[in-house]
Amino acid sequence: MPELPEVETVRRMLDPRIRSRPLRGAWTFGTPKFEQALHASGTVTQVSRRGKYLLIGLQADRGERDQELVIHLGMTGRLSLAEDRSLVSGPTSSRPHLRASWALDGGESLMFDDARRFGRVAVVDAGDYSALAGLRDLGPEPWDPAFTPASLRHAVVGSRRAVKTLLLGQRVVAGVGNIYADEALWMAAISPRRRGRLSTPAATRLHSAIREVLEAGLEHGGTTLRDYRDLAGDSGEHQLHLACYGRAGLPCRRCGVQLQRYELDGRSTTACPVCQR
DNA sequence: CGATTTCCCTGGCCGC
DNA sequence: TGCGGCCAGGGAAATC
Repeated sequence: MPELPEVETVRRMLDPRIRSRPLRGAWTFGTPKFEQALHASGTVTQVSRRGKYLLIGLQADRGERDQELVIHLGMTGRLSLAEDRSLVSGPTSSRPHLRASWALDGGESLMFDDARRFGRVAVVDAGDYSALAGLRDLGPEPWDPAFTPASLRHAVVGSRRAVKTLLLGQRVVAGVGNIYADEALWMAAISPRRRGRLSTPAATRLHSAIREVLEAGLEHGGTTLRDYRDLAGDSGEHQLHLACYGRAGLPCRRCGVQLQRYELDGRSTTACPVCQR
């Protein structure tokens, strides 16, 4: 489940590989989530990221407006580069879940495989995210000065929703998903179910914890539980460093009590019943 | 309008 | 071995 560290890992690998290369063609699976892949044209300027969205800048061939190819990997989306001499290519027996592909100048294609089709592709005028609600309404990056202990605290105080649900909503801070939310709340010793109030010290702990767990995830090339792979097809390593997520029934590394698993607003949640009050 | 619920998808795993 | 049932879950649409 690609979250910020996984998407950023892919971005860092993809940018030098496709920067300055013209697109020569595209193929799409054809359902609404992927069909806009066909609209992409021009030359790649750079690959950037906002939250869990990859943004591939495209300089127009001539006269037309510059575009951005927006890719969200969803749950099982994978990007890879493959040798492919044909200008457009669809699924094969060895890649049954191809959803979109873009031929690059020089005989290589950028392939987007996504078994469960939770991912999506959009092409917009550069910088215009008005048609993409999720991206348009995205909160600050975790390292943006606009994301502060106070902004985090105000979000919790000003809402009736649980703190974990707010983190997953992408509007308080961008890029945190289920794994890193559980990790950050554990590190900060705050209950995922906390709602309506958050002390300033607790907000400060959580703010730091969010940055720390995302940095650690990035350092380890992301978390691979089952599906995530980087651009080269390799797994991440951060699953070896998780303190909370996936450890239900195992002892809390702080207090030794068994971590509990429960559902919170439809999301599987793991937390320590003692030190995350 | 904000909050909550439902739906989208399929591979992998479990139990019989 | 085969198979039905269930779970994973980000985001957007639908509904409350």
